[in-house]
Amino acid sequence: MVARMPHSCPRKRRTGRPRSVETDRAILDAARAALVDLGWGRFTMGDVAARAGVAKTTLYRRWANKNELVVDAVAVLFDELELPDRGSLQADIEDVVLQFGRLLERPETKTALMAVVAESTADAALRERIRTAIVDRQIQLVVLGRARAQDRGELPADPPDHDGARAAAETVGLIFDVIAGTVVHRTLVSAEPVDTVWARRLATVLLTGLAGLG
Amino acid sequence: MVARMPHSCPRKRRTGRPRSVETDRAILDAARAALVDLGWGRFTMGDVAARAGVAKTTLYRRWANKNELVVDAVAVLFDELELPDRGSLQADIEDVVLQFGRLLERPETKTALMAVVAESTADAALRERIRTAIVDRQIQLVVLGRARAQDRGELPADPPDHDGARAAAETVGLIFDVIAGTVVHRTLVSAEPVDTVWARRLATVLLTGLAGLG
DNA sequence: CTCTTACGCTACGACCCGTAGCGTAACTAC
DNA sequence: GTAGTTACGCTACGGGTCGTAGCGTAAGAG
Repeated sequence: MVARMPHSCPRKRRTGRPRSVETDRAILDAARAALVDLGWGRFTMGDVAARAGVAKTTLYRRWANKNELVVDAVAVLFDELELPDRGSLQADIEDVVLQFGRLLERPETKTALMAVVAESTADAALRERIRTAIVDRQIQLVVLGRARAQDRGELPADPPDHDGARAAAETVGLIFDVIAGTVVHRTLVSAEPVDTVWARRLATVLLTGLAGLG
Repeated sequence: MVARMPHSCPRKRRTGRPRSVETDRAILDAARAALVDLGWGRFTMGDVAARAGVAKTTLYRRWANKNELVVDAVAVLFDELELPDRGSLQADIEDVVLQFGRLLERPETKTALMAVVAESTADAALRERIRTAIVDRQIQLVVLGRARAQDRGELPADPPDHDGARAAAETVGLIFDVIAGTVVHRTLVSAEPVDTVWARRLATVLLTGLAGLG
């Protein structure tokens, strides 16, 4: 349970040979490639090491186990997520849904994301790592999009008191669960594509309710 | 790739010693208990066999592999899902959200469901098994609840032509992804409880849109 | 130049999957 | 009853993976 993960070592080691950042990148790239080729079930640490041209022990010097490596390998893909201001809440939602859909349709995320989430139910350290590496970034997108919509008058503003802040956090969480959960479910369980037509219908539901679907 | 699963063998074997249905039940019970105690990661076939008081080979005579056994072990829990008529779409949604939430908060479903879904991305047979054993039942609940809401005039009726039927199927799929996906995401990713307050807020969003949250 | 750390390599123990082969138990058909 | 057929328990196994230990060497830091 030693903290070996590169990005969570705040105080640098001041002496000795430093870790190769090239090796870091090579391992993460190799891990994603292995996920694409093999899926989660046949993904193995030995294979990743071979692809990266690195000894297997080097992997274990950086990550405590397979799950944590995979989280970091997939997490960087979520850095691509952005929320450009499209001028309306409807358009912003459609945009982020399409982005998230494209992300989840990649084979490496499709196969890995739910696997690590599943394992995280019995592993608190892994759950925390997923939260900081993946979830928090998405939450920020929701916060940003919601603030814009409030500025436009499309959503009610938050009361400035303390209870208002708590309620706002819960609302953000709900919106996050609805949007991300729906896209994940569509992609992984229903196994159908996230295209522009579907994104528009989902955004419509979120803005006008189910009755607006007809 | 032989069909060894008990429930998918339509023509009975007419001769020889029949399979023990007690053994079937004992294995599935043991599998759920093992999931509770060990989680998915440390779940092993040998352990299940020992808990069930059965030889490991007996497991493999019924299920082709670990994943398929776990799907069946978890699937029976979904048989509990019902949709009593609460008189309004809002109440029906709240009800099903709470039921589904309680189901997902069980440790055996929490840890197993996403794991097999993740593995199904690289295993078509497993995906099909999940669909027939778990997903289809939930879809029927959506179909039922939607029909009731249409009768009450809460949702627009379907056009009777062929395109209307196709559009209806897509709408059902969307509603299913929204409700199930949101609850799953809340439980597994956000790791927060599905209580009555939250269920009411989710149902409100689905009926009136995000602006109704304030 | 010395000290400290990273790295490659080999080997290993522990564990698990899924299967084979055999003898026996249980049930069906006649 | 008896023969035929299938289920079951048991043991053993091959193949594979995880994660670690130990050692010699490479590469920077001071």
